[in-house]
Amino acid sequence: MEYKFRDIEKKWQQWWKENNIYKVSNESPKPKYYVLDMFPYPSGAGLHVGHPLGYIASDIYARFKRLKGFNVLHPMGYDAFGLPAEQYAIEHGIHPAVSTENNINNFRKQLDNIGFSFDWSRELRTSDPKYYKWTQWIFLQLFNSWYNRIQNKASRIRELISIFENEGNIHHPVPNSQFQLPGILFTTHHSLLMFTANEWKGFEEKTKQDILMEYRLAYCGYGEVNWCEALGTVLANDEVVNGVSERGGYPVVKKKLRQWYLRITEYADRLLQGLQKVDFSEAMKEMQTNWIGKSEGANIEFRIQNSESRIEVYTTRPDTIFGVDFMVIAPEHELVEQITSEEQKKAVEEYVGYVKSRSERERMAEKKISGIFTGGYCIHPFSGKQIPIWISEYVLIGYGTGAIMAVPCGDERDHKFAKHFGLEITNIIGSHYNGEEANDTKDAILENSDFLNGMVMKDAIEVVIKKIEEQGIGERKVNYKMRDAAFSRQRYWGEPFPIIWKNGIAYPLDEKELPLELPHVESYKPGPDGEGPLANLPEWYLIPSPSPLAEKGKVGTANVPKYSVSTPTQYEFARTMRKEYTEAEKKMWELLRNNQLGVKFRRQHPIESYIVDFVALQNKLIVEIDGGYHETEDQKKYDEMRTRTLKEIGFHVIRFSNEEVLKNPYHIKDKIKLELGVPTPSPQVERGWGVRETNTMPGYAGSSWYFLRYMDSHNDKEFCNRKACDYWGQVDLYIGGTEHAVGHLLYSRMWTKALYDLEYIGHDEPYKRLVNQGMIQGSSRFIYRIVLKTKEVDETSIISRILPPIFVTKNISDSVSSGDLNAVVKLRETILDVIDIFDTERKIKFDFEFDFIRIHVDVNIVDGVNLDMNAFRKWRQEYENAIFIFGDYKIALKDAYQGTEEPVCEVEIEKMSKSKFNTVSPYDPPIINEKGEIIKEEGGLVVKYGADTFRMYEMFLGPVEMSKPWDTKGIEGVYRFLKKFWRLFADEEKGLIVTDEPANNDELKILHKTIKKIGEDTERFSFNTGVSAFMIATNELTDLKCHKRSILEPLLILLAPYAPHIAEELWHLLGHTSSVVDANFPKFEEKYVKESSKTYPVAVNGKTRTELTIALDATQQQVEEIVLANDVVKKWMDGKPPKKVIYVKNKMVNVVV
RNA sequence: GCGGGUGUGGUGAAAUUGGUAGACAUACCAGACUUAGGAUCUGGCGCCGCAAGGCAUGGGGGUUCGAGUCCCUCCACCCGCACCA
Repeated sequence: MEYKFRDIEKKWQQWWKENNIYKVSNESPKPKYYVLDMFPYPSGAGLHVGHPLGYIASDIYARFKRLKGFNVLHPMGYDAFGLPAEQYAIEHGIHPAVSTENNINNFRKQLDNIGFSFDWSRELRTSDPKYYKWTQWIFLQLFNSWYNRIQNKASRIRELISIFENEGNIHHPVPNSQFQLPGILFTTHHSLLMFTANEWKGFEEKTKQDILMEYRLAYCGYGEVNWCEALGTVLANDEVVNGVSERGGYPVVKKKLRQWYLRITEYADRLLQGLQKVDFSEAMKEMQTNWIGKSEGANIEFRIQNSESRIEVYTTRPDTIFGVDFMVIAPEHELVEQITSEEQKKAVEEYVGYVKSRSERERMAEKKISGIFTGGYCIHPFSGKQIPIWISEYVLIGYGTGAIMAVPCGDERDHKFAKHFGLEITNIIGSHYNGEEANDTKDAILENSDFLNGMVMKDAIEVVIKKIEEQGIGERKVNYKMRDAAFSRQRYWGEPFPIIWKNGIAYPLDEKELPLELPHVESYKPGPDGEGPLANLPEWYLIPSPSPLAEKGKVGTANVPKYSVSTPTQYEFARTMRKEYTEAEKKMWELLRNNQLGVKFRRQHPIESYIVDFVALQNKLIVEIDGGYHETEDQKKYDEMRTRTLKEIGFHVIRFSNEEVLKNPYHIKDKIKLELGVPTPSPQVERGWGVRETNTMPGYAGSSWYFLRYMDSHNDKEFCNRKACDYWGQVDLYIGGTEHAVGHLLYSRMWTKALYDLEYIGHDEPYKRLVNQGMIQGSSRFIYRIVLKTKEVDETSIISRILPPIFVTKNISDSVSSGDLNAVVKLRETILDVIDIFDTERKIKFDFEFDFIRIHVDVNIVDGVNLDMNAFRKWRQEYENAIFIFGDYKIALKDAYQGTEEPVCEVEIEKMSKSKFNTVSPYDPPIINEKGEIIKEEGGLVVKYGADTFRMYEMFLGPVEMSKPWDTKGIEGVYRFLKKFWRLFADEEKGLIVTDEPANNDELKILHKTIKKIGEDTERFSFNTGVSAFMIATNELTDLKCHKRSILEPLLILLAPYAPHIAEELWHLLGHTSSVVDANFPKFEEKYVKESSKTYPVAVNGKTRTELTIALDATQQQVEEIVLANDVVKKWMDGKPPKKVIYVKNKMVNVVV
């Protein structure tokens, strides 16, 4: 009876499936245990050996827990929305839904062959409308919620409205103004809007909604993105290199776009506190803590000289207030323009332009100090000193207030800045500052600090904060480095937002209208002005009005109202008017022409009986400039009438005065943008109809709550039934890569807390224990191709026609490239030999030069470092007749090489990726054509060695948490082990050889030692040492020729989580009829492993010199006697008396002389 | 620049609490059984040395009877990033 792994594995995989062995019920008397893997993005490249690492670990653990008597939930699904599918669609025209489906099917086939215990009946896909219905639903819950800072939890927005109606916002000020919607309410960056109950009641609906938006947990605001005009898309930071796009090298600029955000900052403190009650690695907790970046300090206002404006800075060190030598504000700071003096204007503008062209990544990595003086000054609040104001890219607009007070003696960056620009450095810390580098101590006694002189810095912090609060020039402030999470993407393949815009107000869809399905598109090209592809679908995003259905979000056919056409005379008149410009009109036209706002404007255009100044016909927006004469009563009346008429035919009119346009054209532009709803090129605002949000949600939307859906994945009434959720509760064990340390893990923790606050679930931390698996890197192989060149172009082409491709090994290429003359001559001669073979007609009769190209060789046709030449020739058509020159300039021709030596490939560790040909696949499904014929046999490690060997080898490779390069070599060892294990049970000739003889002490000792070891190692995720323990036990039992059931059966159960197929087979051979996963984990009994003595290492002066076996219950005195009497010990003591004998029971003995 | 991680034989690694460094494998070497070996089994295998012994856990320093493990410092590599005041 042989170990036929392939038959065994297929048989039991089938049996498990047919008997629903891994189906889990939501009701059980057993304690629950929830084991979760970070679900995969189903990429087109399929599964490589890196993917299953975490899944195998979690599968072993899940099976282990099941054996230990738990009801184990171990589900799997797909994170199926994402950019690659969309990119693929753009390139190949295949709908993301189709390619995603294909990829999922492929993944599933690959996963199934590894023998996981997933409960596939609970499978989910984030791109499935049945799933994202609830993603949208949760979004709406967040949209309809705000964070009550007094109760420290989220609550419903309707509560907030009633609070406003009763008391205004006196107790609940606007939470943060970082991403406010531009508008009249917020005139300066940090001013807080306060209103009374009566004022609230008097606000227009739009104003009310704008205010509520400032509170919602999911809200709309404006944020900067990397905008690439040429590609028409938004780029991620790492797609921008040196200010240009990585693809194509087009210029990239910062651009403000309307974006959705999640107000995760409101949860900063709870996300921090929550870390104390979860079992994450310290490194992980530290990363999250640093990301949240809580700091305590103060906001302080500095008055600008000759102005009413103030600059507000945030500092963690208010105690250094008298060390302020200059101010630095972010280049994007709104006061830049105002502060800048006439002389500095040009330089400042240049610098701001330079910063705008730089990605955040570059600004971050920049070591060079840069900045520019604005020419403006502010006044020190205590000393009255004049402080120069600079701008520099090292100050970020998004953190704190976007401005800092620079204290060069105490802050390294400020110090470098001051040195670089030759600025004054005031020393307030005496000898703690050496003039060379800043010192950020808090222990110095303050000098040059007025009322703080003589005080220790730590203590001065409080004193200063009190003082600034008394004087009303600042306040204590807790700050977080974490910012609100951008929650919209200008893409197609994601969840649509269940939002309809109307009059600039975001209206949520009704729950009953979910899911709002992603419409089919023909083109995946970006929409106008940085919008996603959905903005190309007016029939989808336009919702006709005044149908009451509009607000409820029912989609209708686009029904664009026509306006009446003007007469030819009016066109003629308009044409003449176009020739004349006022200053203001000229300025405005500069702003609007050439689609600058993503919208085509016309100037002096006839509409009905009027000629309007500027109009965007598509968007039905009219912009008018009013000259001085508009002040008269008659004119005003006329203007009103005109506006009313235009409105009646569906146009929206905004008016600006001449002065407004001339004074602040950019402000005007923003206003127009707002009306246009930029980036939505929405024909929306104030036009009486609604428009759908055309952004989609980001990749992390679906993954922020999927762990809840698994508990009740087919529920179409609720996102998750409360009872199911209360039963399963937290994920007990979560496994995945560190790359999600601060993204996914923080977002999903926030969603969980929000759902908890809103009382949908009963726990507020999603994961109890987190284990991070390391990355498996690829080991790439290279060979060098020779490129022969001649001076005559057509002769070069003869070479390529006559000669097959020639390859050499790295050592040859290296010695030739390094100019080793001998090698050059050798290679030349060898090539001439080759030419002689193929060029019998002597067509090539000239001198040639050669070059080398390094190419990746598929690792799967390389044995270790030795290239399989025949496999290589089959690998690619063009290499069919490839020639190799290697070793001592041996030539290997196709079918003619007799030697045993093989070419040696170069090795390099790289990221595992298809394009580097260094991927190793666990299982490649067979390729079958339409007729059902197999074109290519199934392949991969599972086919070659079996799933059990593969699983155990992945675990044996090293600690799960550690990154390591993949190397298939060692897999033989694990395969040998399994065969050896099999031979304990069965013999090739005799079949099953298990006996019912009673076990002896030696055998019982081996068994129980192993039970203990496997139990402990599995529990602490040390699977590599676990596998080693199995090997040791198997080796020892083989040596003892033990084939006893009482030993082997428990051992088999121990092995079942690691190698489920072989365990199931042997389990059934032993006569069982139910699955081995339902067996009980064997009980460890101390008595079988108890020892009465131990062999101690005995050291003299810390150096081990001998070993002595001493009874475990020996006293210190007995030990000393035995040890000191030993000859070896005596020898090393060299006749000196012992100073001390250190005896640690069960460890060692050390004699000190 | 900031944050996190890693560094031990030819290779993957082990050493769980400061207590025999290198378990278990792999590669390699020698051998057995074989028509054969990609089967199986036995022995060897950190480095230097004939040996006695010495040296060894990225480098240097420290604490300790004793350090891969703790502390300081430097170096190299990998991962992440939003220059975090």
